[in-house]
Amino acid sequence: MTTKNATIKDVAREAKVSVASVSRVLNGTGGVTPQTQKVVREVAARLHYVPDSAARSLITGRTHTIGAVLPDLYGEFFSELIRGIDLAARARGLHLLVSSSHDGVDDAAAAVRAMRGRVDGMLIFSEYVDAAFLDANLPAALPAVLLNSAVKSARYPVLTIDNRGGASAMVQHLIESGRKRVAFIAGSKTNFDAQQRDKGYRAAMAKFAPDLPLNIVPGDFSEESGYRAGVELLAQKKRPDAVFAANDMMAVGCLMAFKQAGVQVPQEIALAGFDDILIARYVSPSLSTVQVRIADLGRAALERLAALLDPDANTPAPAQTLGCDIVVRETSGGSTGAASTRRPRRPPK
Amino acid sequence: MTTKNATIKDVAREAKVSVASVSRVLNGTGGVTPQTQKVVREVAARLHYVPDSAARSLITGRTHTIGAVLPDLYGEFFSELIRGIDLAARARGLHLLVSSSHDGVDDAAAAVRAMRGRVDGMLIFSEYVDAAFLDANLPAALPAVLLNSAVKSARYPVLTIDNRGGASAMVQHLIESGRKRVAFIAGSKTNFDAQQRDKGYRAAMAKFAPDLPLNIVPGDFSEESGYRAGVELLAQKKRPDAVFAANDMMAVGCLMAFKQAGVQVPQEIALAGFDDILIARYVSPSLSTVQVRIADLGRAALERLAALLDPDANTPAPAQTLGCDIVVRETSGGSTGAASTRRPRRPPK
DNA sequence: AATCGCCATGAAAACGTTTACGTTCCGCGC
DNA sequence: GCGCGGAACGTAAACGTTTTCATGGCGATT
Repeated sequence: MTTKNATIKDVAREAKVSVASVSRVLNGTGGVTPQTQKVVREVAARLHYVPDSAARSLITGRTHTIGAVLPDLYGEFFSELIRGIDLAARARGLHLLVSSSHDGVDDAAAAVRAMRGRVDGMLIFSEYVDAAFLDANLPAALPAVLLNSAVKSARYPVLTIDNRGGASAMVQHLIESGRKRVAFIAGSKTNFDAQQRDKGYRAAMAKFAPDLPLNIVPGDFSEESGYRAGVELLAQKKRPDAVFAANDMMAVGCLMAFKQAGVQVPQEIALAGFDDILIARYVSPSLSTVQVRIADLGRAALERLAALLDPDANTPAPAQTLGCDIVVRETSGGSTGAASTRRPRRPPK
Repeated sequence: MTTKNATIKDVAREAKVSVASVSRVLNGTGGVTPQTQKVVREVAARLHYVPDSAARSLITGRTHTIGAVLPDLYGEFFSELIRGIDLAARARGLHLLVSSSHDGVDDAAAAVRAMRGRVDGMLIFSEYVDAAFLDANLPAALPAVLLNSAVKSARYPVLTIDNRGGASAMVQHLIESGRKRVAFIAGSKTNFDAQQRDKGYRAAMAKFAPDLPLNIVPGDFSEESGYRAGVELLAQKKRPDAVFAANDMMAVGCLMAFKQAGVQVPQEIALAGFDDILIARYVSPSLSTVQVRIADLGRAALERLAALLDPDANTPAPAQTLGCDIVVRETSGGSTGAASTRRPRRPPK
């Protein structure tokens, strides 16, 4: 074994054929005698020949790599998302170039631009993207799929979680289990998910409890903001008998506030969150929540992109909106200690 | 804007210079008149010229990309690790090609081989790697850094968490706070971290409680195995007054067993885990544990690799072993409800 | 028996860079 | 006034593939 890697020429020389034949054999393009194929394969294996991907990319214009631009996501979400993407990518023989943790438009723009020419397509998950951003930073010809974005673009497919339906279903569940005064702890104003969940709450209230007033207190997805919201809710003249937080961390914070005030959950006030993070199962009482299958979102996004990459392959385009499941645990359950129930929901349309 | 991307030739033509000059200007190699530079830069900007990375890689032999091969890691760990790596990589202008979620030697081998030629160096985190694996799958010339591996290799640097020291310090803490009979719930036999934590337990017991017997029950890092271990420990004739689990999930499972049996924590039995996962803070009583700074591990690994990549740059090689901190919470604390205390520890050597 | 056409194969161009080497030009020292 | 050196710049080779096109051989059809 020398220090230099074997090239296609070395293989051709050893196998006493031309480089063209070697290329044909290794790529499965037809037109080569079985016995020639055999010889070439043997020599290639003997020399540990691996095609140089740079040279190949140079001429084919394809990198077999897709880029994922992600924000500095919350841990569990992030890892599940990458996991789903990676799994689907590997199944298709695609490589995954990631760039995570940016806050700020410029940061995100730099990340997108840096991937130019290195990837065949992109998965973009960022609250900073809009139509202008994409026009400015994406090469016109580069396929891309947007995740959880408010952008409505004809050029780029957008995949979202059914935040609205999930939130709506949770409110419905709370009302149907006898709660009347359902309050909502909102998430960050600028966050797309937060906005959708807010809409879901409003829609469900309008539909299932049209004569009851809305009760929305602000939050920012942090545990602290949930705690503050809990305190605020307890101070209200007519306390709610159910609280729905726009994410689990706020629900946990709210729960702490209730515990500290000696308020019984779920006897006096029911509580529910959104995301089904791992903690939800372990706080006591355990937290009812809306489960989002994040890995599925990643997988679906990659498959959508793959469909864009080669339109020939009749890859069916997966659904644009991913459903959420309601997970009923102790904080909204009838009987404490009951096993959690999951209620599958299908996305609309 | 045409459909085709501008090449260096286009820039050269427009700027009325040769491609060589364009290359020189854009790469900062000297030998070009300031005014020529100005013209070239202007034209390049106007045409939105971006050098083709494939062509560049082909001739320079460098990709400015590093590959990370990771196992199907536990969520929080995984995301923190990638985050650390990504941050450090971006600071150095390196791209990050990830391949996660594999179980099995063949799977890992395929992942490593698939990156051949696409990366300048590799970060490998897999319990399947050993010297033979590396010889078989890694090109001889490719720099690589191993994470949390038992491999002792002269060719590849290995970075580890100070599992042993962390475990030892936790046992010391338990003993110093008055516990006598400290039991240990072990992790998977084949796992490197588990082995090291086991050694730490034994070492600390030998040092701080030499006349007390060891008490080790098996586990496999899962919550269920922690629960079973808890039940087993309660059934012992002489119950331990402290239990140290090799990771947090098992500690949580054990805590559930204790709660269910009506055993008071920490009054009757103290409890501690390892990892400081998010849940540790939220179970009640909150869990004392050993915190590992995973993002730092990722960062250090990348910096080590970067140092290998260009030995000229006097990048100081970071420490081989990353320290852990002891986090004292309620399950091992004196007073319930006290704020958590963190005790920084420096790694040995 | 001659021609046609197909099939396996080879030669060479092309992809977009970097870089070694040549060339030109200018200023300076003799 | 001549040569010399160095700076600025251009030419062309090289990187390792894929792919188009040409070529030769051979069997089948007339």
